[in-house]
Amino acid sequence: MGRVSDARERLLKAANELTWKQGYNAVTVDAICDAAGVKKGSFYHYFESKADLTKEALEAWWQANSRPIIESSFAEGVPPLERLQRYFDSMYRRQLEIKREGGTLLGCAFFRLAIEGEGVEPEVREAAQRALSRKRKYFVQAIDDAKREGLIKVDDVEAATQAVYSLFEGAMARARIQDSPEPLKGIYEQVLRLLEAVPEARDPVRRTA
Amino acid sequence: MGRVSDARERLLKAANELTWKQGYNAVTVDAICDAAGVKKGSFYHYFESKADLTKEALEAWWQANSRPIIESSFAEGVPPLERLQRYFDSMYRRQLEIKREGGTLLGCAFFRLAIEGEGVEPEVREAAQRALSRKRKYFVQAIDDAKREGLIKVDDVEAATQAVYSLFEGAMARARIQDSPEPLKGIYEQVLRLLEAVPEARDPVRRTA
DNA sequence: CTTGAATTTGACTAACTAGTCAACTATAGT
DNA sequence: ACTATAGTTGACTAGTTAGTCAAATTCAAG
Repeated sequence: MGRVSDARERLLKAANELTWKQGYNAVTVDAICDAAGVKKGSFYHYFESKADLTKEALEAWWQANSRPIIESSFAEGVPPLERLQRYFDSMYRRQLEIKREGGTLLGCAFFRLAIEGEGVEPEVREAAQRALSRKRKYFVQAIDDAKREGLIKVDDVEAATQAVYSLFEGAMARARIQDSPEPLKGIYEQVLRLLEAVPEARDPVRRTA
Repeated sequence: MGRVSDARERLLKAANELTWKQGYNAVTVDAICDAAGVKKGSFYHYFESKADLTKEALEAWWQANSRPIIESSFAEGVPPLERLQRYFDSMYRRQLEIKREGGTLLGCAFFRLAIEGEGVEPEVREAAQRALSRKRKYFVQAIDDAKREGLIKVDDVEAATQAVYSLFEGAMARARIQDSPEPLKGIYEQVLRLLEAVPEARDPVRRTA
């Protein structure tokens, strides 16, 4: 009953785009409404507050964008190290695409928000952290599998996994700061060294091709 | 002639503390003035704008805090790998201290600001980027030296250096996000693997002790 | 002790902020 | 065609924001 509308979806999309680019506190409700082509009255029909919208937008973004991309890289049946290789490659290409389309390279939306710290509502920060920790699980799984299958020789798997993840997020963040994909280049080779990958497992894509 | 005052210095200090914790856009001029015990009229006697203050505060922070710390770790005469080890160790301890004193772990102030992207004035972002690039130079120097002295075997020194720096900044940022020093633990060992350090050079501190 | 430049003050503005609301409109299901 | 319901609107508030300014105060130097 009543009329139907996609205003809610437009608001979520606009919120993500603007917040990703400019940050939580730099973006105003008015700006989000303008970008979504929605009047402020409507905004508060759908969301309780700016924080509420942002929280929902992050979750929606994870479900609709991040998750599909990450799951296609870390798919069942793909050899563990190749999962990482695929993911790094897909993120590299994605960041280039974002830069081409929007003018600036944006890095990871969740990391961007999570790092803001105090000065953004806890519920928003938690939503971002939740997404990051879900992302990290794919790394943990792949590296555990690699160890179990004897593809990597590193002893302290947990410490190495931490490092791999820090390296990846650090490179993404630096790419954003420099507005250049440069820091993302060749991460996979560095990760292989961190994991002490055995020579035969070093180039899974070529090996399985 | 005229009276003397340390209001300018108090403002710089307050700006840094608040911005580090809460971010550029979350901090108001009024809040900075309150924290510094300075009235707004005085604020604009010393600084043209909030952006101007923040820019100056970053530079002052680098000169007064970051630079001394980094230079004492990367001091002349210290073996290259030990410079890194010292620096990681000193940052680990420093972050713990910050957390103990201020309640939250804050990571790198410049990284924090540089990552904000659009929505902070270019002059501010540039000031943060400048500090980061100065910091990075110490890494480049140390790793180049290590290579020249045959302490590391890695072939692509440039790519490895990028990775070491990304790993470090990524770990600092993650420590902030998680409000825990955990990601900073044992970075040095991971860096040794990235650089393919020769066994004899692996623990310079013990070796030279 | 006088001078005058540096500093301090608080009241001011104009623009912006998140959020409210009651009236209005379109339409899906009957 | 009716009508309940979901969606839309624009004008509204109350608080906050960065930045201004003229007058008052302080004190180093002559």
